[in-house]
This record gives sequence, C-alpha cells and structure tokens, in this order.
Amino acid sequence: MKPLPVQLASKIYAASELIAERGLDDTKIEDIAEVTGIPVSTLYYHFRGKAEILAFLLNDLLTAIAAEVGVAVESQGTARERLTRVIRAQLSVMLQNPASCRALVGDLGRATRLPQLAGALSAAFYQPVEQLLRDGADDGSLLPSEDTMSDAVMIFGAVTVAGLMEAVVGSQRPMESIADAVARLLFDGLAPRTFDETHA
Amino acid sequence: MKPLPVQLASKIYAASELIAERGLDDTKIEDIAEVTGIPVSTLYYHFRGKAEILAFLLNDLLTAIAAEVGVAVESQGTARERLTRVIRAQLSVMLQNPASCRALVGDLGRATRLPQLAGALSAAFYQPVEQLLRDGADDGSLLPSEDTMSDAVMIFGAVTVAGLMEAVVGSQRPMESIADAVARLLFDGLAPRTFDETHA
DNA sequence: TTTTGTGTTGGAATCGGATTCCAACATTAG
DNA sequence: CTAATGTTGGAATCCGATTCCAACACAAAA
Repeated sequence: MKPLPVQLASKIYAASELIAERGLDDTKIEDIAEVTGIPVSTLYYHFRGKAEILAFLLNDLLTAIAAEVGVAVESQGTARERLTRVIRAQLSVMLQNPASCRALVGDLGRATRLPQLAGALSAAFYQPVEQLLRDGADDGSLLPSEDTMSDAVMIFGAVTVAGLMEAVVGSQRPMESIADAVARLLFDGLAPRTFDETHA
Repeated sequence: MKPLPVQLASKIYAASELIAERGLDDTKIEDIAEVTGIPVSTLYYHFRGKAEILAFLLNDLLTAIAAEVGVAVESQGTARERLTRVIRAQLSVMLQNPASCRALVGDLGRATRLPQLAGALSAAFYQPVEQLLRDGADDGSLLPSEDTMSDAVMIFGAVTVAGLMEAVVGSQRPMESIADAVARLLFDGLAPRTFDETHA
C-alpha cells in the first residue's frame, strides 16, 4: 500500500465517525465517499476495499498511541511514574480520537484478524506496560508481578475500557480525571490498607 | 422473537465457533447452515437474518453470565468476598464459552448497537459490580469509591480482557489461577504497601 | 512542447451473498 | 381427522461491493 496522498489522507478521517456509528458492514462505500468527498472510484484506486480503509484508520490510531506511549515509557522517573504517564498518554490519544476508538473496538474482531493491526495493537499497549512492570519490580516502585503478561493485559483492559466508555458517552470529563481514577484503582487497589488482609 | 425450539437451540451454538473465527461478515448464512445442520430456509423462518442469530447467541451468553454473577452477588460474606466470587463467576462462564466470548468481542460494535444486548451487557457486568462497590464501602471490606460507575467499568475491563485473552489463545490455564491474578491486581494494586505512597 | 506516467473520476458491467417467496410436506395440538 | 405451525428445497430478487474501462488532469521527463 503506497503512502496515501496527503490530500486524501486528510479527508479519509471523516469516515471513522461514520464507521464508529454504524459499524463497517452497515457503512456503504458510497456513504464513505459522500462524507469524505472522495469518489468511490478513487477510493478503490487506493484501497482494496472497505476493510482496508478501516485498517488504514486504525493503524493510524494505533501508531499515534504507540508513539505517545513510547515517549512515556522512555521518560524519566520510577516505573510507577512512567506507568502513570503511559496511562495518561493512552487516554489522551483515545479522547482525542473518540470516533476511531469506537470504530476500533466495534470492529475489534476484524482488527485483530488483520496481522498487521494485531501487531500494532500489541506494540501500542501490552509490550510497553509489560516492560514497565518489570522495571517497577527492579526499582521497587511497583510490586513484583507474578505474570507480567497477564497483568499487562488486565491493565490494558482497565485503561482501554475506561477510555472507551468516555468516548462512547462523549463526556467532556478531562483526561486527568479519568487517568487519576484509573491510577488509583491500579496502584492502590480496592482493598483497605489494613495489616493482614493479604492472601493468606 | 418466539422461543426457539430446543432442537434448534441446541444446534445453533455450533455457529458461534464459526463466527468467532471469521467474524460475522465473513460468515455466510450457508456456512452457518452447514455447521449447524439447520437449512437456510429454516434459519430464516426463525431469525430475521445473520445479525439476529449472533444476537441470540450473545444474549444467551450474557444471560448465563448475568445469572452466575447474580448468584455471586447475592451470596453470603463481605462485599470483597462476593466480588471475588463475581470475578470467578464471570471468568468461569467465559472460559466455558470461549467461542461465544470471542464472537462477542469481535462484533462488540454490533452487539452494543442492539439495544436489547446493550441492556443485557450492562445487567451482566456493570450493575452487579457497582452494587458491590457500594456495599463494600458500607461493610468496610472495600475502599469507598469516588465514582462507582467508573470503577465498575474498569473492573469489568480488567476481568473481561483477562478472560478474553485466555479464550483467544485457548490456554488451559484453570479459572482459579486467572481469577487469583485478577483479584490480586484489583484488590491489592500495583504499588508496594509503604506508608506515604498515596497521592499527595 | 510533446511524451509519458500517475492520479482522478464517472458510469457501466459483474458478482456474490442476503433475503424473500413459494409450494410441498411433516408434525403436533385439538 | 383438521387446522395451525414448523421444515425445507429451490427459484427469484435485491443490494451493495468490487471490477472494468475510457476520458481526463497534471506533472515530470525528454
């Protein structure tokens, strides 16, 4: 897939709104042509079909998230601090692209079935978090994880679903507020901080 | 939608495997007819179309989860203990129906766009957890939540994604193991239990 | 500036699959 | 034994995705 001419790239994003709303199936190519202002023929000149249009949009979103998250991971501070930034980064991009996020989740099946996207998904989310969990065990800012993969997945789930809900309901709640709620749950947990309570 | 004759109901489940694998679009009605052994005409006699078949399967899954979760919520013990049982219940049903779970997530968009399912989704997950969070604040077994809705959503995300990953990779990891990992993260959090560490 | 390659575009032609229709037949409740 | 309901095969339709094609715009190269 050659790089899409910028002129078109800028227009194509309008499609994510449509796809997020109705899902890819119920979105006709002609509908996409209409909202984006790109004629059907031109769309087919650049994309193999509907699925590839969605893939383009999602890949773009995931790349953006991966980039922001990457910065957070590489930043200074304890693993815990960096993980906090990662959460903020992810939520930030999600809130800036609510339509793409909804489209992504709505057609998650298709997304994960495209090998290219499955990789991007993993790189954008799990891997960085997994790394931070290991770092945290080293620098003492996080509890050692018994299964970093498993924990990373759960963290991903919590953050993503939290961000998604905001994207769906379209709340104007600021990213910081959501990030704080997520961080509180993930770092401090739900249990009161009494002495024994641990798993005997 | 009249109650599906049991004879068909038992057969139709075979479709979830197919849908989970390919997604609804790439699954032809004829494919469904083939794997289930139910002729196309008969399928159309009972369902409006493909989407309604998926809806039936998902509704069924969600009902099963809601039922199990319901038992856990109503059980004896502190809110924390009951929440633990809720997590186990959800994971248990998910692991017993991996195909349906994958289908659900793969076509989550469609699922949430069907009002009936959106309600079932909410009843099966958020609501019970939200209630437990409130109970936990009362009986002291859980920290008071600043936003039960938000916390419930995150918990849902962590549990679901954890269960989903197992369903996707088809691991044979026992439910208890997964549930313990989830519970550890959610109750104890990631942060070490030093004195100050809280959010200053 | 003529040539050539690449991007644009409208519209016709195809194709595949979903859904609808219909008629014959089976089963079951009354 | 009927009537109502469930089953089923196969034809007929419909719709939208994708493919094809030809005309045209534009820019770099000769």
